[in-house]
Amino acid sequence: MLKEERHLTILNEVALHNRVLLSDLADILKVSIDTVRRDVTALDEENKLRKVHGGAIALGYASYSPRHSNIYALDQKIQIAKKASSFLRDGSVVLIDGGTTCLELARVIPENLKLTCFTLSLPVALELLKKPNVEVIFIGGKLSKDAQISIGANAVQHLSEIQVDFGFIGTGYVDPEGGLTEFDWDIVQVKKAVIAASKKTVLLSISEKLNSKHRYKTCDVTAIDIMITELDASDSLLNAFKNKEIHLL
Amino acid sequence: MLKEERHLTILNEVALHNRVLLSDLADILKVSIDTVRRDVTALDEENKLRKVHGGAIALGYASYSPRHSNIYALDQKIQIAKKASSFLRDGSVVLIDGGTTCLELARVIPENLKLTCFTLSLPVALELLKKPNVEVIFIGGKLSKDAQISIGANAVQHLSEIQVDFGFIGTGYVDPEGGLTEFDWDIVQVKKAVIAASKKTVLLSISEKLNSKHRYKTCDVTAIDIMITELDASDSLLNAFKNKEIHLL
DNA sequence: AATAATATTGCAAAAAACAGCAAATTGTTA
DNA sequence: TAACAATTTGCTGTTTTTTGCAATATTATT
Repeated sequence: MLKEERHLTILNEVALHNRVLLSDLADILKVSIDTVRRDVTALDEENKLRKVHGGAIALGYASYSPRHSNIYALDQKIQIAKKASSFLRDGSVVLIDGGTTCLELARVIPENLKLTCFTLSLPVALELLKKPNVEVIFIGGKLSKDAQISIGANAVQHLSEIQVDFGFIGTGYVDPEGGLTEFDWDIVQVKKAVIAASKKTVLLSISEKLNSKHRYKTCDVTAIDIMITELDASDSLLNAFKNKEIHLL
Repeated sequence: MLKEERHLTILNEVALHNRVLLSDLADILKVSIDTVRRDVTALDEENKLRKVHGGAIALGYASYSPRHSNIYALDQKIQIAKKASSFLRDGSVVLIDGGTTCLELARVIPENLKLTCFTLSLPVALELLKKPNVEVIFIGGKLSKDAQISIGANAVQHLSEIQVDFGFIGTGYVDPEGGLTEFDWDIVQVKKAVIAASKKTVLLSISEKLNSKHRYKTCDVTAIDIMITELDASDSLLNAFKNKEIHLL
């Protein structure tokens, strides 16, 4: 395999899951961890991702730059965001999670829609502030450097005090059997709290993430009320989710 | 086989598979690897593909756009920020307000400095997240659309629960007699809370704002412990502040 | 503080690139 | 056709790049 190919694959993985472990990459690419490390170092120097201890994260992972240019699978995410926005009504009180797909949802909110939006994502908050008729409430707390969202006991505590009509969440990985999983334990805690704070939980995920798992579990797929991908609800890729009492869209 | 034929075959392979190994090409074309190398070099120079170590890849294949950073440098504010940063020590717990000057302060924090930073400004928080040794805690609440900071009872309440070594604040207007004033009432409430939460309050203000007032009052200038402008402390423009028990810098 | 995980560094083997050269091919001209 | 130059091609030895390994340092985690 060519080095360039590996670089592409790495960027792909990073763009898809926002963060990856060097060990996972070595596994995927079937090369030594040293090689992956060197690749990631090179990509870091090219400013195409950020190398962190043990792995790499996407730069501008939901960065506040107004340009969409470096968001992975943007078209699909916009498609998902548009589907998700169909749930919004004047006066709705919603909670929007972090991640690039949720960021797109924030972007596509119509200018004239009157909403109350809670969020714990800095980029999402900034995006929501551009909407004149959206009241934005930020759930404070310790901030995660990677995900740029509030994490920790404080955020969880605050979330426990609210109840919203819809909670729009993303996930690192989703699998019909393994449920929603994440790379990061702190993120899982917050996502659990988000789900608990939502009357209806809406999962936004591009189809590429289907059937992938990771270390920490947020919840079973049955905890999700509505699942939105860029695919048609009848798509066979979604078959495994069809008998789970989830509304597919 | 003619050179042109080989070139076409190579381009075809690249177009088809996005990548090609020189060894494979040599095999397919039944020529030495050197010849293939020369062919690929030529095609690279013609910009019909990209030659990489061990093979070639299609042009559009690796097209991840690098990031763009829009750094707008206001000299005076950076100057102020640098002066302000001299107060920071390893282990300091500080609170950084919103506004462009405070944002510059967040920017100039040294990479190796270990800090705990509270803030209620979205842009400041994002900037602080870039510092590896800074723990960032965001004071949540309703967000102000123009100031991009937390305002309202929630934010004030949270501020009342903390105590920091230094509170770095900006202000809309400052006057030796009229004190610190603002255009917006909500902002004033938050700034009052910030001052109350700070053992020492540091005002960052460019000299242009000196001797200006507005409608709502945050505090008297005597409530400020340290005042930093881009001017030298002995500058005559600061005369009016010199008998106010303020440390000028 | 102890332990595990990850980084760093230096090194050696393998692969690839490079430079020079000679044989083979092609095109031109006498 | 023969001679010749120009180009192409394959080969050789050398240099550079890549990759994996191991020893050591650094960083997280408990």
